[in-house]
Amino acid sequence: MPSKKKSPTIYDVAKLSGVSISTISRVLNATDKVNAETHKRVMKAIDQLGFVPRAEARARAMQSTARIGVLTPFFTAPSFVQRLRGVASTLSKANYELVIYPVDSMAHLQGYISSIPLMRNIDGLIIMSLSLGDQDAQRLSNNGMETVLIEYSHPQLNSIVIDDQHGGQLVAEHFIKKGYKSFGFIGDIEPPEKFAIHPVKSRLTGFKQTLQEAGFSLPKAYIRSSPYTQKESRQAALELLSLPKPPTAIFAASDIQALSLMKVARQLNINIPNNLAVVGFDDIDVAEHVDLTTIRQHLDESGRLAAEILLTRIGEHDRPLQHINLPLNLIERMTT
Amino acid sequence: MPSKKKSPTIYDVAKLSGVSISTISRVLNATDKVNAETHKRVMKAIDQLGFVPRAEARARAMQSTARIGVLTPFFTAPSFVQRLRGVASTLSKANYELVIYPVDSMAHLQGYISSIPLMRNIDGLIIMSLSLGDQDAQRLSNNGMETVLIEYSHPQLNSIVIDDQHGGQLVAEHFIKKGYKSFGFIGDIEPPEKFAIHPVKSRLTGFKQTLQEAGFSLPKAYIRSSPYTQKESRQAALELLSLPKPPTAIFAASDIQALSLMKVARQLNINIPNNLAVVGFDDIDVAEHVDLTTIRQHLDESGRLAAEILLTRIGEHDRPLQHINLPLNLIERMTT
DNA sequence: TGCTAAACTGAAAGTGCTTTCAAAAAAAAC
DNA sequence: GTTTTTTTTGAAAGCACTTTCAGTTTAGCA
Repeated sequence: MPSKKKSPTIYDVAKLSGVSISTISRVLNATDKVNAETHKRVMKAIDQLGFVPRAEARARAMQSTARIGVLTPFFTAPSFVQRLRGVASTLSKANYELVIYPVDSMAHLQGYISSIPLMRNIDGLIIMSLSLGDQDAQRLSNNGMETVLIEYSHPQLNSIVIDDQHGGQLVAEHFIKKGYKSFGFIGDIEPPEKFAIHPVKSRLTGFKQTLQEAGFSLPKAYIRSSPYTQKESRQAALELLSLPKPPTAIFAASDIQALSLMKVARQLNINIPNNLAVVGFDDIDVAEHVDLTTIRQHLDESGRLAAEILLTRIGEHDRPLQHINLPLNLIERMTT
Repeated sequence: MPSKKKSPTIYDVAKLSGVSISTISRVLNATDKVNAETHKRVMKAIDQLGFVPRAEARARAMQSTARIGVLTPFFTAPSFVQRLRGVASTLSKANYELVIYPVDSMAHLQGYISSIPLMRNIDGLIIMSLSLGDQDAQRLSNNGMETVLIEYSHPQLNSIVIDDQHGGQLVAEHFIKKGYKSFGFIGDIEPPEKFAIHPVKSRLTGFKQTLQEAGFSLPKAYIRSSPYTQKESRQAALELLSLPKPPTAIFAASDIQALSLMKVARQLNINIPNNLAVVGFDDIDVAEHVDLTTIRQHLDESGRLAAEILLTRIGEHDRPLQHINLPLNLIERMTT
C-alpha cells in the first residue's frame, strides 16, 4: 500500500473537508468565527490526516523556545560528556531541549558564535571550554543571549571556572606529604587548537611552584608536553619512564592521560604505587574504576550549575552576572 | 539613536545595498556564488542594519529545519556517548543541528514519541537503545518522520543492530580456545527499566549455548544478574569471586561492568589474567586504556551510520528501509 | 414576503526567505 | 574582433500559513 509522503498541509485539510484554507486557519485560530457544522467537518479532516500546523508547532517550540544550546569542542573527551550530563539532567527536568553544537575548528566556532544569537532560536547558551574573544562576548551580550561560560571567563558573561593552579598545588602537596622525592608531569601544555581552552599550563604552574617552595625541583626533562591523544600520551609516558632515573611521582594533567601513563607503566612492569605514583585530574567516572588518585572537579556539578544559572537568568533577565569558582579536592585512591 | 523599529528584513538589506533579495540570500547561504565586490557591499549593509534572517521564514522556505533529534536513555553510559559522538560528527559535517532528548522514564518516552512528529521541529530522529511499540512505530512512520533505530529493530523503520548472541558466542569460543575451564557471567539480565533495551540476555544465551555445545557448563551460581550501577556490579563481582570455587573466566556483559569486576579482583589480589580472565562487551574508549579484552561493536560507527542513513533518507524519502546488522569482533588484549 | 444586519466563507494579498530560470555581463577561446 | 563559456545577478515562483476584504448565506424583523 502506498505510504504517506509529506506531512499534510493546510491545503490537504482544505481539500478533504471541502472548504478553503482560510476556513481551516480560522478553525485553528479563531474558532468562534466558524459555523459549528463546518468546524466539526474541518476537525474531522484534521484528525483524519493527523495534521499539525507547522507554524504553530514552531511558535510553541521556538518562539518561547524552551531550548538551550551547548557549544562544546568535539565532545569526545569523557570530561565534556560528564559535564553535558549535568546540563542534560537539569534541562530535562525543566522541560528544555538540549541542542548540541560540536565545535571542531576555529571557523566552526566563529560561525556558530555569529549565527547562534541570530538565527538559531535558542534562549540560552552554554559554552564549554572554549575561549571567546571580546568582540564575540560583546555580541552575545548585546544580543541579549543569556550565556554561561564553563572553564573560561569573561566579565560580561556568566562563568563557572575552577582554580587550575590550585589543583596543581594540591597534587604537589599530596606527593610531598606521601614522601615522594622525584616528580614528573605529563600534559598537553601546548594549546591543541587555538579555539580550545588549555588550562593545563596553570595546573603545571601550581604544581611546580608548590614543589619549589617546598625545596623540590621539577626539571625540564621531567615535564612532557603531549597532546591529548592516546598514542602521543603514551609515547610521552614511555619517554618519561625510560629515562635513566625516571620520576617516582607523576602528575598527569587529565585522567585520560593518567590512564595512558598507567598502561605504559604496566607494560614496563612498573608497579603502581610502589615504584610510581600517579595523580590525574578531573575525576571522570572511570577514575574510580581504576582506582586512580585524582583531583575532583565535579564535572557533573559544573554542568548542572551552568544550566541552573541559565534557567534563572532566562526567567529574570536582570539578575546579576555570576562568576563561580568551583572548589577542587584531591581524591586519594590506590595510585599514590 | 537606539530608536529601533521593526527588525530589518532581507528587503531592507537589498534596498540599502542596491541589489536584489536573491543576492542577499546568496551571500548568506552560498557565499561562493557571489562576486567579492558585491559580497562586501551586502555584508556592510547587513552589519549596518543589524539584519538577522528569521529562522522561521527560513525553515519554511527550505521546508526543513536542518535539525535532527536523538532519543537516548540516560545518556550517562560511555557506550551511548560514543555512539552520540558518531552521530554528532556526521551531523556536524552536514551542517545539521543535534537535539538531544534524554529519556528517563516510560512516560517521558511516550511524551516525546507522540509530540515529536507533531511538532515537526526536527527533520529526522534517531532512537538509541529504546524499545518501541508497534503503535509508536506506526505513528512515526505514518507521519513521515524519518527514523533510525539503534539496538532495536522494527520492520517499518530503519534499524542498526548487532547480533548480541553471536557476541556471546565469540566470547565463549575465545575462552575455550584459551584453555579456560570454568566460566562465569555478570550482567544486568533483568531489564533495568521497561523502556530500555536489554540485549544482555542474548549475550548470555550465545555464551552459554556455545559453552554447552563444547561440553562445558555454566552453572546458575556462576551467573550473576546485577544492575548496571557500579555499586551493584561490584557486589555481584565480589559474590562471584568469593565462591568456594570461583570461575576462572568471566564474561561481563558490558565493559563498565568488566571494569568493576577488575577492580574487585584487584582488591582481592586476584591476578588477571593468570588467575582470572575477563572479557567485556562494547569496546568503549577506556577498554584500550586498561587493556581489557572485549567484543568490539563499533559504537562510533553505529552512530555515524545512523546519521548517514537518516540524512540520505531525508534527501530521498522513497529510499528503501535499511536494516543493518553490524559485525562484532573480539579484540584480544591483556585480560585473557 | 421583503429587506437589512449578522454570520460565514473564499479569494487574494501579504509574511520573509530560498531557489530556479533565464538574462546580462564578463571572461575565455577562436 | 567575434563567438562561446562562465560567472553574476534579478525576476518570479514557491513554502505554509495568517489576515483582510468582499461576497454569500442566513437569520431577524417588519
